[in-house]
Amino acid sequence: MRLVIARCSVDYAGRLTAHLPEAVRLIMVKADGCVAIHADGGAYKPLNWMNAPNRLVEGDGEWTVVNPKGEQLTITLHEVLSDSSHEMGVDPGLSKDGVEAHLQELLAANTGTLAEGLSLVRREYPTDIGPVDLMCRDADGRLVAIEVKRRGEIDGVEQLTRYLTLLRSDPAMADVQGMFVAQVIKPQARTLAATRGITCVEVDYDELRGIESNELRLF
Amino acid sequence: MRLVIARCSVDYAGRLTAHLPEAVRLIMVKADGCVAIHADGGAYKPLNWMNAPNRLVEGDGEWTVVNPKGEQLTITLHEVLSDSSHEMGVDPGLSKDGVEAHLQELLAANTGTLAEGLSLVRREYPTDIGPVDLMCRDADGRLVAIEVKRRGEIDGVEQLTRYLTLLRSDPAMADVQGMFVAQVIKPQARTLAATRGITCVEVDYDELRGIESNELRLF
DNA sequence: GTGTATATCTCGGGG
DNA sequence: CCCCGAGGTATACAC
Repeated sequence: MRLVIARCSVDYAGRLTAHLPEAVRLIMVKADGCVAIHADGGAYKPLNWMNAPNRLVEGDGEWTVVNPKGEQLTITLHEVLSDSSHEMGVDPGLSKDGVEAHLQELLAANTGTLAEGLSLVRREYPTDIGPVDLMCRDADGRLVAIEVKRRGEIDGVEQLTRYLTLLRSDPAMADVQGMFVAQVIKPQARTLAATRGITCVEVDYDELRGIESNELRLF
Repeated sequence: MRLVIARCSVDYAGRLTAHLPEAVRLIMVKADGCVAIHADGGAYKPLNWMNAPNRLVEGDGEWTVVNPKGEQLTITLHEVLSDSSHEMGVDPGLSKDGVEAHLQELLAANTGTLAEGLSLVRREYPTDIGPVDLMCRDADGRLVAIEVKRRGEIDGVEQLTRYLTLLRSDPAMADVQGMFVAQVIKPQARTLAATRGITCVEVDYDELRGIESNELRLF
């Protein structure tokens, strides 16, 4: 990784055009070629950047970075205050726990917590417009399409509605029901779901994990 | 801005939990206190981070960053290879051109390019569920609600549909039409729009800018 | 502060 | 390659 501290101005022309007036900033060039220009504040997002793959040309006081799509980043260096490189090697990568996929796994294994007698048909049930998180059958044998979110907002209800509309266009699934599951469901999402006949269920991630580990302990 | 190159491992506990095994990485601490941990690859997003406001405590070989929400980042330093600080001052900031707001402005001033005889009623027409980008009246005097996007995808059609449903619930607006405008409209969005009786129009940003500057030159 | 929409979103997975 | 969905999304803006 190369780190350059420089008084510079920057222009980007691509999906939009953007300009940065002259100031001291950090220019970060990573091993994969991606370039990011950071100010000394403002969260983790750089002011300007160019992702890999790209081509970096170091000219006389001016760097030009172009990518295959024709987007271009021009860095004009007025004064270089520091320029250093560091070997880092390949990063072993980040492991995460607690994202939607885990919630979905836990629910798939514990459909009974969502409704009495609910049983799993399959996870990631495929449709032409994307996968339904969980396809289940209720105690009466009716299909239930379930959308799982960490946070239940309007977008999720829209998504489930699209699936339901598509599924119901198949006569064999004309009576498929909808269920919206999240750790917290916002009132607006709940209201929209209600107008569309979609059942809302809030679940507790830690509680589910508890059930899971209890079962593991028993068997 | 402080830049530390160190062999470190990192743990985050907050909205999820995440762990980074030991490796050499860049730790960036900005003047506003935000912390970001970068690997030598993978675009501009850091592996882990903690936005301002937060509290950074440098212990013995271990940094702890906590924010008011109780999220916590723990950086264990196994070996510090470099540690430098740089004065940068306040950044003058980025100016952008070509985002949705500009497209909306241009269209508001040139509604005639969308349809013959179309005239603007108002921009950002307010509703209970958010603002309609452009409210217009067509040559026959009927209201037309217009959603403007840089790229026309399904989400935008859904958004416009929500507005139309709400607006039409008011008897005075029962016949409001829908129009979806973007520089490029994807086939899926176009199909969905068609099933909902929404007109799709693709516009050319550069051409609109040309019209605008021509008009400025004439007057 | 909540709600809504935007973003050069980024990033990953599947066809 | 595109499409689709998730994100510790972040960020701005209006009510």
